[in-house]
Amino acid sequence: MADKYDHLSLEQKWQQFWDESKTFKTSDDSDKPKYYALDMFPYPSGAGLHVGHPLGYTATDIISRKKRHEGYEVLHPMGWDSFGLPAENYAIKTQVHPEQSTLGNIETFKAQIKSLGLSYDWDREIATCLPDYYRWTQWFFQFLYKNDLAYRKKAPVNWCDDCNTVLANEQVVDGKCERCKHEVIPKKLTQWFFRVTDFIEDQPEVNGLLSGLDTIDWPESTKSSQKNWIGRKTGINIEYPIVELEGESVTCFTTRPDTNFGATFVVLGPEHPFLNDLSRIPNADVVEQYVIETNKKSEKDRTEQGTEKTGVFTGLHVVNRVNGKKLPLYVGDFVLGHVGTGAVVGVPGHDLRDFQFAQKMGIDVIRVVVDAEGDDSPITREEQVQEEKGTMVNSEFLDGLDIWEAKEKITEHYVAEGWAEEVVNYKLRDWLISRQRYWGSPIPVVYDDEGNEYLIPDDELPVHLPKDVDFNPDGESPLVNSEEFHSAEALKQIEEKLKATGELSGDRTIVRRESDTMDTFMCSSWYMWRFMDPKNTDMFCDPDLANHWGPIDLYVGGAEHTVLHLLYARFFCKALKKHGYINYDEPFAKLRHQGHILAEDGHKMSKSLGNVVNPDDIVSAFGADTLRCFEMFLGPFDQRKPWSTGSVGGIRKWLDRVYRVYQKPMIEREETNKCEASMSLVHKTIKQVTEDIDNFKFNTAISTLMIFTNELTALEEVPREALETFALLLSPFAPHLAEEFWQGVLGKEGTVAYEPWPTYDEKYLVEDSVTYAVQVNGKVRAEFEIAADSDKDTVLSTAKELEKIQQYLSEGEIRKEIFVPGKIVGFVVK
RNA sequence: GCCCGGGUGGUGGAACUGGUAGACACGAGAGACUUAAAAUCUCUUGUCCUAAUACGGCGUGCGGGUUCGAGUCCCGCCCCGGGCACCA
Repeated sequence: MADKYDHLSLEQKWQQFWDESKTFKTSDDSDKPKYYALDMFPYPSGAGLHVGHPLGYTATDIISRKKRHEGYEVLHPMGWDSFGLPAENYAIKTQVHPEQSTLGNIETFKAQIKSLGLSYDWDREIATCLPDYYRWTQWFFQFLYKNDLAYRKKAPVNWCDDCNTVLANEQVVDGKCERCKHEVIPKKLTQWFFRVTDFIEDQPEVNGLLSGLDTIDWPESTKSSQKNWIGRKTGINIEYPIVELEGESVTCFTTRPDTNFGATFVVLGPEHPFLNDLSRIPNADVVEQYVIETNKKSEKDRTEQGTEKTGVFTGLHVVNRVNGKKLPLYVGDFVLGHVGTGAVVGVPGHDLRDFQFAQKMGIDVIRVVVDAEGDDSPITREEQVQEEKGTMVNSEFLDGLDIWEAKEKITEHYVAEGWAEEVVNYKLRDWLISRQRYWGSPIPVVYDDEGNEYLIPDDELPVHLPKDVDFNPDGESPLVNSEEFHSAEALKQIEEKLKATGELSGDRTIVRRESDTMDTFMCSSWYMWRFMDPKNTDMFCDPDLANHWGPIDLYVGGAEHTVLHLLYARFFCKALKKHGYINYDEPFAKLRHQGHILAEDGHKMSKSLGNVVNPDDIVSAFGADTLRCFEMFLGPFDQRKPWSTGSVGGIRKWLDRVYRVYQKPMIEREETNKCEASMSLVHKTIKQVTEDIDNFKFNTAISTLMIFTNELTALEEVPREALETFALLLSPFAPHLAEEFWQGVLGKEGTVAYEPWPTYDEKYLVEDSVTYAVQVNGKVRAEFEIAADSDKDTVLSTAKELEKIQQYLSEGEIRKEIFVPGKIVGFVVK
């Protein structure tokens, strides 16, 4: 080993060694138990790696390396989520083809990631923008289509005028495009959807998206976000017959039927199907005008809290069957077409929105609930609108009941009379996957002269993304104008094949391809299976391998994917399970998120603030081992924490001290009886570090290693056993140094990566003597040391004899004695 | 408003199922080595009182409570981060 710790040459040497000897190549048919540790694969942006990436990657690397030491066959791959808008936007700006910039970015990312000494099996590298990958993305589309989980529908969708594409609901944040922050506008378009909603509830053999959450080890916050997003609500659909129109009715969803005696109006959302035929509506003119006005508004404009209620009277009435009361029927844009039934029963006394609407329209307000404070006066102010608790009044057979009892009773009544049915509603809607953009996988579908859709035959896949396109967006997919893409020859060939199989009847012709591309979240919904079998040319992944490696034992990535990627990937997994491809219905058994690393000033790192730290600079100045340890030592893994360049130096100083420990004279094994005392420390360290890694407490694992280092630094000569153990414990955190010590100092051959993880022996953990704290009336007044095996009586009497304790005891009488073995002796004196 | 997290020295953070709060670092201060600096090593470092590193008091967002004993448990608040939200 060199005299000086030169991280540059040392790390380069070992990275080359790992590469050349394929140290981390994973075998599919090993006898060892399997462990699959996966990072959320990065989007290779032009900006390169930032310090947030190594945080997650180091954590999975530490776990992977420890699992190898523990005898597991570890699958630990890396790849590139390389389709997506930024490359395309870059192309629009610079006219550099997305393929060129993306492949270049991948090279940069790969070199940066490799410099961190992460133990990936690079033979399994994948990139979603390459045809041998997206061929299977297209297969998944067809798989879902064949199983009625993909469909085409004309529907109001979210359109971003800046990105020139539709967006999934999940990509709309506060009514704005998640990416460019432009306001999203509604557009009615025919688009492709996946039936994510099919899997909300359990199916035979497949746990639903809701109950499945109870079977996996995920952060509570993430589970709760998914539950919120799915938004399951139970309530009833009440039918209100229309007085003026025989046989017609309006159905309203409500979670609060208990207040129904207080209903004074009903409101239809402007998109309600009843409004399609205006001829039946007395006030058709105003209604039509109102609907037209509404269509000009974005959903954000309509739904922003505090927006003044608007609406128009239809001239019709409905009847509330519990009391025979006639209720006026309105149209109002605070009622949304896609929520519940798109129609709402108005109970202004006990719903704030309904109250505001009633005030505006001059509709009666009836009190049907009195809360604990007993205010039973007429409701005239917003503060009086009691929504949450109370006792029923003015409600006939419900009077006197608590609202929860009333809810139950009236539901039974409604259902028994056949006026309503109990229903479950969800916020989650099907996933819109069409995108009018270029840099994504084409949708493998063609259309005939009548507009009917056909899957492209298997042997025609992949549908290659054409190169001859104009990226400049004009509202249609750039693929529309590609000659290469729409070659008549290719379409003819597909037509013949479809006719041969009988799918296409003889008198039809295939006239065009689907020219939208798929949402890039499609690519990342199944990549974890491709890593299990990356070179397979017959299938997306061999089912035996999918069952061997899956589910993923550990998945690590940012918390920003709580609803998008993580929900879609679960949907794919459930579809595969249902249709017999795999034998598990949750893809990620254990999930952890890394906390955001903020800039030193506590702000977000951003180019505009000029506070971005580039990991490359840290690697070249201090070394990858230092960066790895530093990021792990910063604080709890999942918490946000600020960067601190000063502390990076502190970590490097620690590793320098470690290096010096390995330069001290070594006591060989046969002499180790000389150092029995240090064995206790060795074994305590093993226990602590092992448990801390398992619990994702990397910061305390490192402080334990620091304590160990401090102890060894104090020794003149260091026992070989301590150095061997330390090298192993260090290897997940600082693998380059560990390899160097293993060969260069300890004289071993080959890599340390597969050496057995050290185990601790309980007998060394037992101390000969322990320190007791003595409390009098709960306050610590003294401490003393005593043999660890002393019994309770001995410890108590020793404590009582302490001079300081005698003082306190003499102040009164001992009422109680407390004894916590090995820790505390307490006296209660009065 | 509802649902999840979180709040501990100058700073990042430790603290097992209620048992000596502040581990381990950073920063700061003092000293050793050195012609000097860097590097390294040693010591000090929650706060108040104090000559004292004596005896004490106070201290884990705030206010109560349970307990011999509370950062940890219970009740009521405040603040920060994230998710959902005119959701019927």
